Amino acid sequence: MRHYWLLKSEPSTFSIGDLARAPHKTTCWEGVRNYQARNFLKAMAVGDLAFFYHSNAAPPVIAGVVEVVRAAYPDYFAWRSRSVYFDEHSSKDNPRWVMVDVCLRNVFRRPLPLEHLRTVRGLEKMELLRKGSRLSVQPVRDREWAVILGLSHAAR
DNA sequence: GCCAACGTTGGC
DNA sequence: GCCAACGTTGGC
Repeated sequence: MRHYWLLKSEPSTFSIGDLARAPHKTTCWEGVRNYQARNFLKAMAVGDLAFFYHSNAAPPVIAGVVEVVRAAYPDYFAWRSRSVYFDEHSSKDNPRWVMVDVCLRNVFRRPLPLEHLRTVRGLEKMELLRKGSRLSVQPVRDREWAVILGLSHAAR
């Protein structure tokens, strides 16, 4: 049973274009420092798919689709004292944070703006659209996934 | 740049 | 365990 997710990234930090240029179009998804988001990372399985969302962008959009190619493992950036993701409370014996690896599957020719998604029937309960939602890793319901993929095809 | 929403910290 | 203060996220 495949599960669906949504991953947020600020394009000024790491965009879907950056992923397209990465070796093997694959990257580790480091830097998640929120427990709820971390627990969703832990729940991911190889083969799961996720939307790549550009947050803090103008406009914010769903930009494409990635596939989980490696399940959760320790986020070693937490151990690097000079990393912005350093966390003194995470040790190699007892890692606090995890990351997964994702591979680019699809870049939407027309990214789907948040503003548009808010008007789409079937997405009313989507976590991304909840007022005040800040979760950077979140589950997407099967139905929501299908609706959004349909939009991306219709936009071709 | 503003600010609402939310998570974390730390005094008590 | 409560909760005020503070820091961060992220849309607008």
